[in-house]
Amino acid sequence: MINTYDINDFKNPLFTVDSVLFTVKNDALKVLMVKRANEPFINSWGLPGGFVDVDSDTTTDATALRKLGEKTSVAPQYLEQLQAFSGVDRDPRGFSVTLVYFALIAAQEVSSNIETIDDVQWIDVDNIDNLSIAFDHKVIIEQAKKRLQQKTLYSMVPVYCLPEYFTVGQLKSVIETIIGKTIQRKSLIRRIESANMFETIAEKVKSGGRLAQQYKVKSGVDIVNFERNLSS
Amino acid sequence: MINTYDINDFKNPLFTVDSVLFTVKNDALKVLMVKRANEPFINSWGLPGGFVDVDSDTTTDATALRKLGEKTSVAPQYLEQLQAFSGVDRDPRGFSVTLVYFALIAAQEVSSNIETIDDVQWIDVDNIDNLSIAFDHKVIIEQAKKRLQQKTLYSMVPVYCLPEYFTVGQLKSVIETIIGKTIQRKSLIRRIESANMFETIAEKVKSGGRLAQQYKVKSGVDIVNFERNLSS
DNA sequence: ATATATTGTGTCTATGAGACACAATTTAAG
DNA sequence: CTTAAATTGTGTCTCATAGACACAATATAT
Repeated sequence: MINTYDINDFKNPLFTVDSVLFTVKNDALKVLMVKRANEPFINSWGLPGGFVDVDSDTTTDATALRKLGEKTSVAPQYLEQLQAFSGVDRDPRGFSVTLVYFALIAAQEVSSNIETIDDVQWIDVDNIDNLSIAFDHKVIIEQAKKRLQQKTLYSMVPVYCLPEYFTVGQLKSVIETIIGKTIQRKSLIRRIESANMFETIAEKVKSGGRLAQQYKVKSGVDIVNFERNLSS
Repeated sequence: MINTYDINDFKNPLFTVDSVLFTVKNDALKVLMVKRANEPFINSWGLPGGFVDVDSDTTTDATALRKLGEKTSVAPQYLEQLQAFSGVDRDPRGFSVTLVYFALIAAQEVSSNIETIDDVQWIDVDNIDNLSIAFDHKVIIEQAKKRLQQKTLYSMVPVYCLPEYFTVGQLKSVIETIIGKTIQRKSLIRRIESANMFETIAEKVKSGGRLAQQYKVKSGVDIVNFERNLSS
């Protein structure tokens, strides 16, 4: 019986790749959303994504990057798989699976490209309840936000929301926006030093007070995980 | 152009659901594998899994449970998504995606059901290099093992490799097998107490020395995550 | 000059893991 | 029955790192 299996015997589920691209802008956590131009959920806001192009995409990572590139013209600084969401009910066209990626980028990297387009926008994550959101994307964004918050407690991922050169003050502010509470500057500095994944920049920069030390991510280093969380 | 999109216009990727079901047996980490009865990779060992049945499975979770049930006759005590693996090269039939689940079960729960079947076996994870493994399942198992080890450092997931009633000694042994190093009994007891997810059983049990306190997972509680890792 | 803002350091406390001694039982050997 | 070995459970000291917070350093604005 199992020998009779053939690809074409199956009603394959509808398979798509979507991305939750976050950034921090004006002290708020934002997610990139696209106004849908076609059914289902026409005119609602949805996550950027779409079908795999099996002829040009070598992996689903490539699909995610390609679809994000179509909306932002740039590649995110950080990309990882979040989770697949599936079900018979989530898409009116039938059983569907969407593989969702979780991405971070510095607002400066894309703002110039999207500011003129009104169907691609940074949406404030705390405002999605007031908007019409396609599919189960509201739930997906909530999950992605939780993952981002969790990772922020034990890693330095938030640096990928900042430009190449950044200061402790900027990183502190981004972290506080993501987790929704203040942290100790001292704790952050200890982590920056012990992570060993940043290098200091000789030139300091204005900050409204004493000149601030600049850092950048060392090239080729991986994200470091700490063995202890910040107070959650 | 986007309006002409239709499900049938697309060469959909081949989509499957596989599971890495772990248990600890005889002080070794084991993974459930199935000897393949058909091409591709006939006679190699592969992970239990298969295609979604869009008429009976409500989600991919259901697919994973159904496929595991066909091999073990029982549902695992713990199930979560690991990751999707995709690519044009991993399956000779073309671009494929497999959504992989990560599951745990007590060896006692299934051993009676599989001992008589020689094409469904518990394979020692440290022995997979000596076997012929289908697709990229060797890599997948490695990833799953890493995730299990990581989760073991900050949570109590390993209890799902144990029967309903268990002792500190049994849990300590399972944890040590998973992470490959010894831990402090005292640290484990502190975690058991602070996690607040176990209840004590009045009746104690023989252990080769002093009688051992038994514990069980409180019904309805979720897995607790600690804010600090065991030494990794 | 002085007030204010922000950065950076010094240091004390709090929490929880690691180490390890030792007490409490239970089984096995004589 | 006595003693040794095994295993469980407790007490407590050390160690690493986050939180708190004072204070010094240095910039801008008035």
